[in-house]
Amino acid sequence: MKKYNNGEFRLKDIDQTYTVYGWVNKRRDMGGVIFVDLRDRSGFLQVVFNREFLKDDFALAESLRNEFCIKVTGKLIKRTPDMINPKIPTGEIELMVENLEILGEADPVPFNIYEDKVLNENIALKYRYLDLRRESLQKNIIMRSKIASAVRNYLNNNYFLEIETPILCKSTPEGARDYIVPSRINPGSFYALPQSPQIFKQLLMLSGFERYFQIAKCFRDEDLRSDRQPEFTQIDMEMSFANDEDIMTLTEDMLHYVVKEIKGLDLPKFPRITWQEAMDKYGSDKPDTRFEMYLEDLTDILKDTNMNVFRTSIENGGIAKCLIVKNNGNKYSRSDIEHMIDFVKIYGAKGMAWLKYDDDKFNGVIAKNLEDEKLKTMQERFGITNNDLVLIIVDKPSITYASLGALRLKIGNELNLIAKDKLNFLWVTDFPMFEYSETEKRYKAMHHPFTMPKNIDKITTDPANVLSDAYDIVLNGYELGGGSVRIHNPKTQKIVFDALGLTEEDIKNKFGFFIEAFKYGAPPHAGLAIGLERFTMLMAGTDNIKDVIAFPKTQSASDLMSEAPSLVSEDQLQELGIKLDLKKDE
RNA sequence: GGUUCGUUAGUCUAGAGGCCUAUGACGUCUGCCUGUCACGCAGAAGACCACGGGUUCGAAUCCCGUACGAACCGCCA
Repeated sequence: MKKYNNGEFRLKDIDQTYTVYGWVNKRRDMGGVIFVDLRDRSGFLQVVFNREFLKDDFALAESLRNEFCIKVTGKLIKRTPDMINPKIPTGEIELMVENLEILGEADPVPFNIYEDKVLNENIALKYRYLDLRRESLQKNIIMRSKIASAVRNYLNNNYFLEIETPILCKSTPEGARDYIVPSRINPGSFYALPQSPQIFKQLLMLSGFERYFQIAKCFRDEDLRSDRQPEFTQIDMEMSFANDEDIMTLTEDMLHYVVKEIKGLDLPKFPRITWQEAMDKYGSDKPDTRFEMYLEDLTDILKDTNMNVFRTSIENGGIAKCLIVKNNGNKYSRSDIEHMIDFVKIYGAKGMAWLKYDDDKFNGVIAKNLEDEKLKTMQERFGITNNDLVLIIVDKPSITYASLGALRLKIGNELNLIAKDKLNFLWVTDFPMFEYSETEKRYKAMHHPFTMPKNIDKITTDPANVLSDAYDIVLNGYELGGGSVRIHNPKTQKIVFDALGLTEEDIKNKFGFFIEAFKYGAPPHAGLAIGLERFTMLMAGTDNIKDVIAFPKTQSASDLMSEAPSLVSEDQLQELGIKLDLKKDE
């Protein structure tokens, strides 16, 4: 068994004989002496093959190539001062090899392991097991393990129980698309993989476990993004006899603990803002607070302007918002602004107006058309000075927020305003209970249908303005996780189901067992789930979730290494009673 | 479902209609070298420029399509 970590040897360990294992990271053959950087996950140690000390045939050492897996025994010695390499932690010592054993020969590898070079994803993912040998991925995967370990440690010390919930579940109607698994024993019936252990963890509260957690695999059959994979892991928690404040306090304490353990940092208390404040100020429900640039409201100024585009849009329920680029306005040329306009169109904005302030006056097309008194109001209200740029969008609230929110991040990046070294946590509270789905023409639960409404009296009269007792934890502009106080009263639950347009039959079919359970002494409870990959990703300083998943999937949800998903045999399908009917395009 | 970008030796990369019989680096192979640490030196092999079609006297380069990858919109309770 391997006893030592190659990267951890130091001067204090010299003058002893060790047997070390690892991979040939780099070989330097000087003719009579060969140096090998012997790598394991801890780093590497230089081992030296010298004819005088090597008891084996020197040709064996000469046969070594990069990525051979070897075992060497020899004496650890201090390097003479002129041989010290200050660039590496083990640079003061080396192992003088007496015995060499080749454990695994290696064909030439498709790419250099020791180079920290960005590879074509096709190649990197096909040879993921080799890509994982590289230092940056090793570090990330190790950090992920440490984070999970710190989380377990914290929760175990706070009366939580780690309980596993099923992977083969019942399909749920709300929410994301389910991954479906056919049942051989019940032909024609299907399981769904869990989108989250939501129902089970609430039932565990009903069962009296009081505090539950699980580092839970979740599955959602939706399109991928750089921060989204179809299977991912949540730090899933639920607590009985607790309210929103309890969950937020505990979660915050846990995150403080984890960040301290992993990075040695003491974080300040997390600020809190409401969902509405977040949208108004940042145009996003997951604001990046690492730079100060805010959306400002112009609705009251533009609602009675002579400019028809603006006025009619506001009359039709639109809002007017602007983003003020302070002291950097002149960095943006007209064609840069044209590009910005194309950019906001991605988010559905029909256009974007702009004003430059320079030479103590407003410039730009709008400056001529907009009333002087309105320009003056804007200038005074927002303290606009020379070299400022004002970017204005008047549109439906959702479009105005989305486009300016995205533009804010783009400009923040372009002007290097974002303090990349910061970990800015933030609570966002008071989410709307429902959001209107344009595609389905009905209200859907914004969080999930078991979330406690805050003002339930409005639920039938004014569903758009019902708030929920839900809270998201945001880190550096990413939704790290979210949770809510759950409904534990069957009557309240019924009201919410009704508001979502679920029929009696839907409810019975989909959640009958769940509703039934609340009849038998349900404790009040609340919980939260944190995306482990997103957290790890931000802690590791990467912006791609694949960098913290050992075996991730491509944007088309396939695994380039194993080539999953794949066809299955006719026999397998027959056994399941499944006939394929694939429509191929002409 | 949509928009945009990409695909050149094993890998990364140069390339902007004729200078391409395609550049460089790492890796590979041969030889030399007993103190290198991204070792060095001398030499060699290795690419039908993703695939299919088109434009052109002429295409790695321009156009269309396909495959694969990526970013984003929709979607993600």
